[in-house]
Parts: sequence; C-alpha cells; structure tokens
Amino acid sequence: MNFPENNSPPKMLSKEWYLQEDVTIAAKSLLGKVLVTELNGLKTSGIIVETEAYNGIHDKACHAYGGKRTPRTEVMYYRGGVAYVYLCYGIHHLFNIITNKEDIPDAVLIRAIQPVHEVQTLLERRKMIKLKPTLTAGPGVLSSALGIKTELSGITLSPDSGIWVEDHGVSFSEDEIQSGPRVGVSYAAEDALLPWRFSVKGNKWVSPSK
DNA sequence: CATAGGATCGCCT
DNA sequence: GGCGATCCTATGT
Repeated sequence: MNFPENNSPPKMLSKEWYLQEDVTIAAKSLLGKVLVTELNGLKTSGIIVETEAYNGIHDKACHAYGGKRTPRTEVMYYRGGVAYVYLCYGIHHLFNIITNKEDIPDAVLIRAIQPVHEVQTLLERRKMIKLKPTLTAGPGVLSSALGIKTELSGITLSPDSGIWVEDHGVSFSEDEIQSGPRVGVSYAAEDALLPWRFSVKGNKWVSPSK
C-alpha cells in the first residue's frame, strides 16, 4: 500500500487547523488524515483518500455561492471545525468539513476513505458481505458506511460529538496527489473546470472517475 | 402551496 | 451506458 509507516501516536487536528484560509490546501492536507465516528457505541474509521474543495461565496459550485444563506447552508458560515451534512438526491448523506473563519463558508467534501478498523461494522451498515472498494468509494456510500446522517450537520468535530478527524502523521506531496475537475458540478459554468478534486495517486479506494 | 431538481448509487441491459 | 429511486430544499405563485 502507498501509506508510509509511522509510529507517531494519533492526535486530533487542532482547532486552529480548521481556520486556514486556503480551502484547496486544506482539502489536500486532509488526504491521509483519519475520519472517525463513534455512534451508538460503534467506533469506525477510515483514511481519507479523496476530497473536493468548495471555495465559499466566489465558487459557483458551492452551496454558499454569492453569499446565499438558507437553513441548510447556515452551518457553512460557522467557524471552521464543524460538519456540514446534507441530503443529496433524496438518498445520500454527503459529509463536508467546514474550514476558514466564521462567516467564510468554505467546505471540503470527503469523497472516499480507505477502511482500516471495524471493517465488519462498515460492511453491515452497507449490507455488503465481501470487502470491495465500493464499500467506501464515493461520498454517499462512505457516509452510509460510517453511519453519518444529516442530523450531524452543524456539530463540532470532536470525540464528544461522535465524529472527528485524527492526524496519524501521514501526508502527501504534490506529486503523490492526483488533481482534477470536481464531480457532478457541470451547472457551475467555468468553475466546473477548476481542478479541485484531489485524491491519492494510485489508491484503489478512490471513487471511479467520470 | 406546488414544483423542479440535486456535490449519487446500484441495478439493468 | 442508461435510468429510477427518493425526499429535502429552494424558489416562485
């Protein structure tokens, strides 16, 4: 596998980490971080291997484009470090990490994870028998596998709230990161072409390209 | 109040 | 590759 060995103990991302101003840098440095949920007594996790950056009010693909505020998007304006979860196509709960200062609605969509621990629980939630990349390759299916639902939207990422991100000392250099256009945002005119989808090159847990 | 459509997925051909 | 599922959200009357 293409993850370096490391012996550093897991640590939480700091509150300050989420306040960084360049959401594309945040999206890239989230690759290799570990997304953990502990819900109903079940602890599950995976390594983030694919993300997309959404650049606040200037980004036509962003739900907060033009400064739009609605009950759904209000949490995007919170100070960085909260979850933004919304229902897509009536079925899928898509999980985002809000970054940047209060009132600047940047978000990173988590698009794929590599399962590590408690794979059996992930499989059960997905009603799957065999371990395959479709378990967690895609924003809808990874939320399903980790038990993430829209009711978590607006919650602060921390063990107290049942969902958080750990730093296990893994990060990737530019030449280990694949960049490309974001998926499913053709309505966003010229912003649809921005190369703001990021993934770990050659990793089999990344979602299929379109 | 009515309605259109979505940062997707899985099953079907 | 094509399409239906499924329901919340945003928008317009």
